[in-house]
Amino acid sequence: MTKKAQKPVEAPLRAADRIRASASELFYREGIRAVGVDEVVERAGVTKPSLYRSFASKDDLAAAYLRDYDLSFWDSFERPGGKTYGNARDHVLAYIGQLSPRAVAKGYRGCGLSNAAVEYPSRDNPARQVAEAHKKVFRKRLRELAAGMGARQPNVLGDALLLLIEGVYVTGQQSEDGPAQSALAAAKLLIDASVKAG
Amino acid sequence: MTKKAQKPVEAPLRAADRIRASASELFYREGIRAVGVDEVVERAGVTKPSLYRSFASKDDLAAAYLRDYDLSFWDSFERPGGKTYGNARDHVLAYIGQLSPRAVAKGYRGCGLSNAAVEYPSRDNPARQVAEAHKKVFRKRLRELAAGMGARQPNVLGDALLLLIEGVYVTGQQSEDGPAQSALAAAKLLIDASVKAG
DNA sequence: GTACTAATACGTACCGGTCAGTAACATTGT
DNA sequence: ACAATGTTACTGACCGGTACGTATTAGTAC
Repeated sequence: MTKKAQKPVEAPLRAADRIRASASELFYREGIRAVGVDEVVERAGVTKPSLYRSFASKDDLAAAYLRDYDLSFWDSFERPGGKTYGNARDHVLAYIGQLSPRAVAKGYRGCGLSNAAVEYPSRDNPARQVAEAHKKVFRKRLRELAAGMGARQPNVLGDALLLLIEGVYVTGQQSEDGPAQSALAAAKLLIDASVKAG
Repeated sequence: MTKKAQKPVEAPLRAADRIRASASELFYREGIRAVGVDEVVERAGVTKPSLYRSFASKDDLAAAYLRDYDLSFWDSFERPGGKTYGNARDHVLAYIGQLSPRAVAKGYRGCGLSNAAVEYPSRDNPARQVAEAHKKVFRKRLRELAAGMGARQPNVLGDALLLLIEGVYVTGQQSEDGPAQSALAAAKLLIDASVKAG
């Protein structure tokens, strides 16, 4: 038994990774501006110089957090509930179907990317740039799925679904039992009205 | 001509009012956390002690800003484009119709109340409390209007419209020419699908 | 009107704390 | 040895908030 074989089993967990994990949790739950770098490193069990060896600045760390968020978002969006969907309508409805109950639950904090864009209105902020890029791709993907549903105006349906989903993100963190509970019904209404012959 | 007659004509503009105006502009444009009290008083042309004579804390000032915002919101929501509407469908569509082009324009910053709820996730924050209370009333109002349209499920339609509108607020500040441009078409689709006999 | 008083409205200067970020050096494991 | 991390201590800027002095004004007595 060599040592090398054990390495992937017991992760050494580098400081940079611990910081990423700590930052992700804190930035998401409390917001980026609300969390200081001291809090991040304390929770990560590392020290501040370690942070600045891996990240140029807090803004840079925030951007890294959002890039991680983007990755895990696409995981959950493309395989909602762990399943894959060939049918575009089923796919979108499955995503909204698993999102909606989470959004009306207690500690829900919405979309980290949308939240970051609210926190940083200035276009040249690195974190915001990640958020903007993500949202552009998300919009494109939803329009694509809308086309796959056979919508008469796929761009309108795609945008409508995006507005609905963003509405779920933001209202979900405003109150429990909020309007997000109607998101699935609203999406069905929207899709069926867009696909039907008119 | 007595002095008393001139007083209401030429407003002296008290420090507290100048601070409210300054805070409203800065908090809305840049976010509450991003703006320091020094910046608020500097722009107001007053000094810091004047702020703390009228407001107990920055949080208190932020809450006052949101109360002002709430008031002007209802002005614009109940009389979209300066007109009053007897018909609920026309009313809601008129609001979205004037909101949508603003939301796809350059410096749009969404809803100050929703933004504040994103900035302050903690429930006991005074600013967030104003935002939460507002959103509760807004939801109720939209459900009421949905009922006025004769929707089969007025609560679902009201919630759906709220999700749509909140989606406009948040995506409008993520990019120009974003999905908010499809909001009016989406709302019509939603309303018609909800009202039709099924 | 004038003179004194009292309250109101405001400014100057400062406080302690926290923020992001860094320099210099010690320690560890491979 | 060397690469990654910890330790300690520090910086300068900025944060929200305040103690205290000063000007302006209103009211009142004469």
